Amino acid sequence: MGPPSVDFSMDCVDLAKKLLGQVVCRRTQQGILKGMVVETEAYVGPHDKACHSYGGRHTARNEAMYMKPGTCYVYTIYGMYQCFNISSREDGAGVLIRALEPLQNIDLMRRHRSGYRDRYRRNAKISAKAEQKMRDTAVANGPSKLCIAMAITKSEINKEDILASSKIWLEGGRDVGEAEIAKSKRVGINNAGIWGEKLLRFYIKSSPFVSNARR
DNA sequence: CGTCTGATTGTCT
DNA sequence: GACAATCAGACGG
Repeated sequence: MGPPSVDFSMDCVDLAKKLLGQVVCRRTQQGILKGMVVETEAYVGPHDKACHSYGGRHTARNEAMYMKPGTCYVYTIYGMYQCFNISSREDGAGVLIRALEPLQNIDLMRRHRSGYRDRYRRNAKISAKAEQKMRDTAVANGPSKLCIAMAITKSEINKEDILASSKIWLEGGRDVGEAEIAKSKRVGINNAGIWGEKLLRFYIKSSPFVSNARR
């Protein structure tokens, strides 16, 4: 695909914006999955109350955010979901990938999603509306949905170097100009005071593949 | 559209 | 023991 990759020497906020338009690639036994980043959030470091490194905490969970820029940080949330981040230059900082536009092996992504549903939501009735969305924009339009779709798990991907891994890497997509980028508050941040108000969520305005965050 | 709720478990804010 | 960077369905307007 396009030019090599993102420059990981830039700071967290710039990285969050620069990752928009880049293509995340994931090699699995069944094939290579690809999706373009359309939504990110910056977690800028230990001074950021919403960040898992807040207060300088350096625990087993968030270790990846203290590793080399470009290290994958995957953590479990709400018991049943995972989220995927890439560490940035600053100690304890990273960019949460919140949504992808599926590009390659989309059917395999859908199979991952429905397999997960079978396991964790066996009793749920699946509406026709949801089925239809799974066919188009709702395959990877959320931080945990994209992990399921792309087979990004803590056990396989946490602490992988995205600049050197054969399991996960970035390819150049298209250049997203500042004018195309919308900003908002980060999603799901409740007890972080002023840090919950900052506009550290970035997404491609025109993309139908961004998450359904209401805000 | 909105607000609410159940599902599920690793982590320690 | 309480909470959490989520998700999808249910229900009310």
